[in-house]
Amino acid sequence: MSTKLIPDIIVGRLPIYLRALRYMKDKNQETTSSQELGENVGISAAQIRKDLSQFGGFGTQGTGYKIDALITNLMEILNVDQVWNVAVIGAGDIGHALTRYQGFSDRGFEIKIVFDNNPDLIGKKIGDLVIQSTDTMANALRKANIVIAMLTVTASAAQKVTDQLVDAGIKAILNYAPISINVPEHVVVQYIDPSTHLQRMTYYL
Amino acid sequence: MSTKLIPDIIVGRLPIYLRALRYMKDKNQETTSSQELGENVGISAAQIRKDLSQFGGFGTQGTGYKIDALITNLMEILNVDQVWNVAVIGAGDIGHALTRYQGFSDRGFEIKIVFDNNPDLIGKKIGDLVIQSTDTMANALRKANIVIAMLTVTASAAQKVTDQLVDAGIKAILNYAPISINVPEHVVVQYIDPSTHLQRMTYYL
DNA sequence: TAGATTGTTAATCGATTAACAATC
DNA sequence: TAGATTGTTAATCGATTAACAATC
Repeated sequence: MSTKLIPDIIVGRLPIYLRALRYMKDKNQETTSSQELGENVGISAAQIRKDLSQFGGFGTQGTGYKIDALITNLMEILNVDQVWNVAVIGAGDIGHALTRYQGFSDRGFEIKIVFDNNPDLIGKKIGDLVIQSTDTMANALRKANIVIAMLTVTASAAQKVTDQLVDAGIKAILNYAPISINVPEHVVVQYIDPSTHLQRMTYYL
Repeated sequence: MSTKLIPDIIVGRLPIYLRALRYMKDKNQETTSSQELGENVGISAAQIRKDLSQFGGFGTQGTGYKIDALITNLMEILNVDQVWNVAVIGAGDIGHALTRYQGFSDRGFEIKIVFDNNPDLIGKKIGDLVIQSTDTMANALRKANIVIAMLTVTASAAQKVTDQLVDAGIKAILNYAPISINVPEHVVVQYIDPSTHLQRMTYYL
């Protein structure tokens, strides 16, 4: 699609910009500047202009950026001008919280299916979703055309389940298990581990 | 404490190394090399050696690193050779999941108190903890000497609650609210927003 | 001793910032 | 027109990698 390769570090900032812009829009603001947006998200104005200019000239000299238009552009760039179906693997506390979380729907994601390997949980419901057995996972994922999974199993199970997910055609994994996982090159992974984030802060305390 | 200023990007990798080393230790492994550790966490061997050498020579030529000793050293560096008391602000689904999460205790953190502003929740229990009113938050935090908070309130309440936390002496905030928050320079913040992480991946899909 | 692996230096690579012409 | 702000270039800054002497 895109001709130029964009550094991942820039890609990582775009969702932050998008989040701030949507908040401004909710406040009925119509335009913003690189300076204002920068103060909002804690990034220099120069960097924001440089980041955005990688994808085209979205702003107007003297005026700044139209919030609505920039939101639309960023959503297209990030491929969230569509809704992605998502699977939650593991129906423990985190899996529950994610499945019930209201914050996904207007940001491009909908949780469509939940799996667990615990017979006591299989068949139970979280909201509208019935917890499925991991035995049927591969088929169910392919059938539902799901390519994004949130992994909330234990550290010891994470790699095995990851391999199953990759075999089932998953292309993106948000990993909540407190362990690094190995995936083929065509699969992207992001990590969420609160202890790791906390430890990064206690260094400074 | 430390004489040399360590770049934050290096600090951010240390908890990843620590997590991997502990996993190796659990598997009864006694030594590792920068190469092996690097393959484990997806970082080059040269970078791991360089990162660790910022803090001293922990390894032995020809042999590698003693896992036990390196774990001890990293825990000291990250200040998790002690247990930090932590507050959870917001007793919704995420607050619940965090409070019940088993993964903190052996990584340097213990959740000691939970707050919410919803009268229907105040007084109810999560595990052993009784949900407290946010009205009493500042006093309770100071009294319990808590300097780390996990923020799980709504985006619209996040900044106001953040200001209260800063006033109450909080020095580190793990922010689950999907919004950027502003804090004074002496306060550190880390963000966990699953939508943001997901959007960073959909760019590549 | 031979093999392995560290710690460190120098070279490379990439990201951020400063500055300003262009222009709304 | 005057003021504001973009997009972009060049300069600076910082991070990563490659390579290897030191040494266990």
